[in-house]
Amino acid sequence: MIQITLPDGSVRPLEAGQSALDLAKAISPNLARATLAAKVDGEVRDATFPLTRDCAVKLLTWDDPDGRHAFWHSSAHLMAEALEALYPGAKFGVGPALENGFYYDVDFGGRAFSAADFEKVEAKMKEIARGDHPYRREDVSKAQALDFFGKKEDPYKVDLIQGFEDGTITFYRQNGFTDLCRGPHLPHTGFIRAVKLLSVAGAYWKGDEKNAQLTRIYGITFPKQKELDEWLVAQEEAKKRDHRKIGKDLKLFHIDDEVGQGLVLWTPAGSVVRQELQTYISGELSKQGYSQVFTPHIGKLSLYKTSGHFPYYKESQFPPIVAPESLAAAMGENCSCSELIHRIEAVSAKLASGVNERSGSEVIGAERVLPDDKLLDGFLLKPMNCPHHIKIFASQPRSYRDLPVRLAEFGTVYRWEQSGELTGMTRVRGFTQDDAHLFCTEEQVPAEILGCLSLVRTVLTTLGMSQYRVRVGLRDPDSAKYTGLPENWDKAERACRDAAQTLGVPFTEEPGEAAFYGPKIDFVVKDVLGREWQLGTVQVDYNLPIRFDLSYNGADNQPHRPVMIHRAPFGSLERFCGVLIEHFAGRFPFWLSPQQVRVLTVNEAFGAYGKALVARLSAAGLRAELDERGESLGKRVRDAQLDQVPAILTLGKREEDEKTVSVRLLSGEQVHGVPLESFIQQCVELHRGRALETRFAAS
RNA sequence: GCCCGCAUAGCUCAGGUGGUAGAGCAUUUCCAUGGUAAGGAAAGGGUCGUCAGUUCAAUUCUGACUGCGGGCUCCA
Repeated sequence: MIQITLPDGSVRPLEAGQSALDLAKAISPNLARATLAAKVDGEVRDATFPLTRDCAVKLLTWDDPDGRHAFWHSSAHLMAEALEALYPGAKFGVGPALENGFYYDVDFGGRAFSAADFEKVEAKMKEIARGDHPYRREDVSKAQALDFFGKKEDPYKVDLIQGFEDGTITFYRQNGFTDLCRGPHLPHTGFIRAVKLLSVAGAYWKGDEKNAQLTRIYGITFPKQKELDEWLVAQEEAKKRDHRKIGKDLKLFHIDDEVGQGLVLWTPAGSVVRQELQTYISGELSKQGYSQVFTPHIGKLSLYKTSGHFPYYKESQFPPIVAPESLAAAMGENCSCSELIHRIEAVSAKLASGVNERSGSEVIGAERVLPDDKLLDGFLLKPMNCPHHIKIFASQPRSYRDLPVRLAEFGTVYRWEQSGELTGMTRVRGFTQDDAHLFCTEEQVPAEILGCLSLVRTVLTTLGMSQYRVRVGLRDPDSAKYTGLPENWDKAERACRDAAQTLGVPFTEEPGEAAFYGPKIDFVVKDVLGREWQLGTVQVDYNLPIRFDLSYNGADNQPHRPVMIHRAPFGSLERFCGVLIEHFAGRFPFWLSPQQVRVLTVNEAFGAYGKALVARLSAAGLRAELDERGESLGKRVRDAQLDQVPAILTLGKREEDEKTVSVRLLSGEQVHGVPLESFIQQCVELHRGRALETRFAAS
């Protein structure tokens, strides 16, 4: 007998060789039916894994993320079996479990697979699942594994196995399907009752664009149909919070094809939100000793060659802007402006008739136009603000006494994102960063990073955004894309790690997530669909000061190299507002609301008083409007609610006689008889205090 | 850029085996003068994303393009 320690500390005896599932059966049949997998001494295993010595066991059910993980991983295998049965000759890539569901990458050999095929696959999966086929683990050698998948002609599996070290490889078999897999898996397929395939997408083998593109099929499964139905309803609910939908409903922003993809037009209502945020952050910057600056939207190509952006990130920039004379010179002698346009059009037409032409960058890209690009220095729409800020720093001699120099700007930058990547406000081609660059001594770096981090935290706390994670992005030791000296990288990475620790927030370190010039600390949040977006970022940079040969005069009267810190607590105002819209589901706190107060008269007799009231509110700096449309009061209340106006005032005889207001909140709650002066004061206080909750006291 | 899907009025959506289209909301006007989530009526509004092809005829079928959505890749 062996002794099994359960999570509550109790110990149960078990015959050696029996499994966690046997243990569950011994405790209760219901528990056994709910046991999906088990954690043995901290490691997730099959529930059927034989236990041979004393250990701690936690039975994993649907309520446990690891239990669901095993469930969905097994579901991926089940889907693969169904696909193999329905589409003989399909080749399989990888099929992992996700946070919500699973996917499998499949090569259908050129056959198109679309959502129209889902139903058939779902039916087949359920049919197989009903057979209660056990998932059997099997140890094989590398040679056996290669032999098996070689004979099966599954090139992707063979590719995977070839990448493995020699040693034991595990297979899992259920029914007639065998997969290369580490596990763990469910005891049998019968656990999977509700099945829903969600989407198909292309995915490159091993995530490399140069490799074959496989068909990735996403799905989700549940132990009960009811749970699937509830999940689908919850998904629909989440979509109602989508910033693209709310942005349209509340007229916060507009993106117009004719202006260009990924270029956000801020409408009046959205502009209010943005302006309030900018005012708020500007105030915080002043408190922290920042100086605000303004710089133009373009800079010379040579500037970005110095900074390194142009050569390294040419692909992600808009094509250079080149002076018409230079272009003309480039394109031939005696080339008039109209002739030049004709030529550009002719080249564009030629490109358009070919495949994969992109943006005309081939046409006016400086290096293509002239063999010697010295003759032609175009301008670039700025992809980053740092070179401009660096030039401000370098515009005068700096003493160590001046440091740190903190230059801040709401700087708009432009990046040529791939068309397939653009998404509402969260991924765009032109956006405004709440950017700043700090120039400091090496000794000042830790304190400055900490200052940046606490600023980010202050901002997120004010907005009630507690659901974020912190990621320390380090360099990938195997990649050559980074510039700068390894010892500086080490110092910078240490500074970032220390700062994150000092701040006392949980964080993860992720190699390969650093910027090309230095490590960074990112604040990452999820949108309604569960996608992660990077918002605030703090980056340490030893590289650009070298490239621009920056220096300050030290106490020793010698030139010293400053260190730069790039930071943007919101990231970009576009992305941040997009996330914010979803965070509040369009119901902004009072200070951010595009319209704060709406006045509804009970009937037209109170129109004049209503106008006077709105004038008073406006004079107090509040955003108030009168709804005097000839609609019923009920209708106007409804519209005000749908417009998410936080304070809805109803005005009738009683209010005019008593000089009070009757407030309706978005919750539907009513506060009657608030003296007018008190109401205005409370509004001003809500606004100034940037309160998250809107409440009014009757006196 | 790549894979799959989608595109009908300002918005949400119906419709049609090919014969140029409907609803609700919104807008405008009129009536109703309303006490907290839709009072009533009328009117205006569409080259059915764009361009080709097939056809006597295309919004409907084919193709390309553009845009959007979900992924992939990328993301300073």
